Formats: sequence, C-alpha cells, structure tokens
Amino acid sequence: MKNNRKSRIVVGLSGGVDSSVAALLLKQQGHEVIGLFMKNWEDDDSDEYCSSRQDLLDAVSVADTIGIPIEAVNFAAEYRERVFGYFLREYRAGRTPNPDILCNSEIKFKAFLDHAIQLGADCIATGHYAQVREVDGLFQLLKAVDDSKDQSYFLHRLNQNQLSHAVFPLGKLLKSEVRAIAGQHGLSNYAKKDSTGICFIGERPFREFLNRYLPTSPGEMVTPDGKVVGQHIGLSFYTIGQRQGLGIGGARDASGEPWFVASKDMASNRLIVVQGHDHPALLAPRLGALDSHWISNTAPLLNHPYTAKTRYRQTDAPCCITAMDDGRCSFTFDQPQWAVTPGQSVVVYDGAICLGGAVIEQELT
RNA sequence: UGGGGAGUCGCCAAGUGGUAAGGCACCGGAUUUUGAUUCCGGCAUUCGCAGGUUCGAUCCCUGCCUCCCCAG
Repeated sequence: MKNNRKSRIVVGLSGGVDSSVAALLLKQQGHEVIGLFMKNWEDDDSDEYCSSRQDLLDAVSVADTIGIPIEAVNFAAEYRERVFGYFLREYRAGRTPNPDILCNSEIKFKAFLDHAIQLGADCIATGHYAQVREVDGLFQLLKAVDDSKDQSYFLHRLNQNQLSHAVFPLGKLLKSEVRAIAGQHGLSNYAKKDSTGICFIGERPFREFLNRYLPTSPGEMVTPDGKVVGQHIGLSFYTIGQRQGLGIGGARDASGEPWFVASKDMASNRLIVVQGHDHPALLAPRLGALDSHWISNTAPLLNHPYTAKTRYRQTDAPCCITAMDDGRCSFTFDQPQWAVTPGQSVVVYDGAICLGGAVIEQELT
C-alpha cells in the first residue's frame, strides 16, 4: 500500500479485538474500509455453533460501531483442501505441523486476498502483529514492535506479491495500547479474551480432536536403553518435548523428574521418552530442514550470523545456515535447541527482518 | 510348610508415640492464533484389616490378610 493515499482496504474481521482495532485505525486514516468475516471450518457447527456465531456477532457489532460495511465469506472448502489435508498428512507421518502458517499463505493471503481484489480492493489488512516495509522495490516482513506478540513467525511464508498487498495496522502498537484504543472507541469486544488454538478451528481437547480424524495405534513408551515405562495410544498423538499426557508415574529406580517425549520410532511404533527437562536427548545443536521459502526470493547467506526460531514464541537463537540445496538447508545453532520438532518451522531473522524459513525435517547431531 | 522382610495418595517415597514431607501422574487456571514447554493452584481427617496398651498411635503389642526373599 502506498503511504498517504486513500485506498480501498478489505479487513479480515474475526470478531476479536486485534482485527477490530486494525479496521478502526484504517478507517480513521480515511481509507475506504470493508470488513470481511471468514468462516473456514464447519465440522463443529453443532457444538462450536456458539463460538463461531458469537465471533460473527462481535464482528458485526464492531463494524457497526466503526461505521464500515461487513460481509461474511466461506473458505471452508479451500481450508480443508489446502490446510487441513496437509495437517492430517503430517500428523499421520508422525510429524507436528503448523497449520496456521499454511493458513496464512494459502487462505488469508491467497483465497481471501484474491476475493478482496475481486471486490476492487487495493490491499487487505489483518490484526497480525507484524510490519511490512518496502525497500528499493522489495517488500520486507518485520517483527512487530510488541515483541511479546510478534506474529511474523506465522507469516514467514508470504511472498512478494502477498506482502505488497498486506497492511498490518497493529505492527507498531503494544497489545495494551490496542485494547485501550478499543475501549476508548467503544468497541464491544475491547475486553474479549484473545483467541488461541488452531486458526478457525479453535481451542479444543487436542487428543480427542485428532482422534476424530486419525486412528489410535497403541505401542510402548521406552527409554533410550529400551526399558518399557508406559503405553502410548499412537505416535501421531504426541509431539517432541511433550510432558503432559504421558501418564508415567514414579518408579523405584527413577529420579522423580518428569518425563518428556524425546523422539519417535515410526518403524517399531515406539515412543522414546526421557526423564528431566534438560536431558541431552532433548537438545540438538543442528537441524535439517526442507521446503524453504525466502521472502525476498533470494536465499540468505551461508555461514552468516542470523537468528532463528524453531518454534513460535521462542527467543531468537543465534545460528548459521551451513548448507543449502534445492529447498533443503542445514542450520547450526550457537547453543543447542530444545525439542527440535520435525514438521515445525524454523524461521530466520536478520535483526528485526524476517527472511523466511523452512520446515524442520530432523535434528542433526 | 519353616525362616526373614514389607504393607503410607494412581506410582515412587519421607515420617516410627504427639496428631500424615516431597516428587511423578492427574485435575483446574495463567501464558499462547500450531503442537509443546513454562508458571500458579488443587490433590490421603488418613497410614492392609481387627483388636489392645496409652492422655494420645502410621509409629508399641496381639491376631488375621496380602506381597517379596531364602529354605524346601
């Protein structure tokens, strides 16, 4: 979006405070703002009726207060095909995918963006905490000013075209300021709790949810030396670094520390667990990743000091990319990383600039 | 069947005459647009059962039950 110009902007209104304030700010800046409520998940309409319904009501209420038109769109088919299908395939393969990253690149900044363009919009805006800036004709994705809310991790797979049409009005604000603005302007959802859980699907008992789509496949939980310490219900239902839900109590010869998932042996259907948060099996100094995506269309430098996150909300860890080949790359961290998890994304930063990332394939020793 | 040892929360495990530590698990909450992690809170009126001694017992005594080890 060109600065200082009045544009037609379509805002994804979720019913939450963030997107509401984003719309409000754009409206105040004099843009022609159109609100669009997305409904992309229909499997739970019977029991989730209230939540989705309430979100729509909140979005309508806010649109009314701000004085912008709002309509609803449904990308459930696209979501199921492009995001949820991948989500299930990855879990079946024993990995831990991050559907929200795909949701951004495939739904919000593709299906939704296309729709907005058709409505004659110049760009779309969301309530994401992140920033975009154009430098010499190249669009950069930057972290949000509010580091504790920064969501660039989820946006790292956007490309130049997508970023060129993206506006993030909250990028320079603190969450506390956003809520204050919402309160000052009488937005009915100013105190609404932040939503969590998988985007559009929401928070729910995860094991139970997955089990609706994946069969259980019980097996043994074993220590690295092969001692059986419990039973699992299926490797897909666990993730590396997981502590809760293992159900391993005290043992005569054990230390009394909690147990964590260290790895999965798909071939023998065994879950490898270790005792103690700082067990060496949970730490890896290197990792291999694939399917890389670089926002600038140019790969980052090899053996250059960057930082990266192997999970959302992890503090950036100093590292280098030591090898790259056809979408694959190897990372070496200055300090070993905890619970490097296949399927999660490793996202690279050069200071506040998000360069892109790749999907973790495996930890390397 | 003799001899020895042990039975304390779902699992480990302190306490051994003064009125039940702790850890793990589990549950609830906080944090969180993945999944985790992390943090906070909850979690045995009761110590295998039944008697007895005592002001008072999980702790001492008696009997019973169960389990383990060694004998055979």
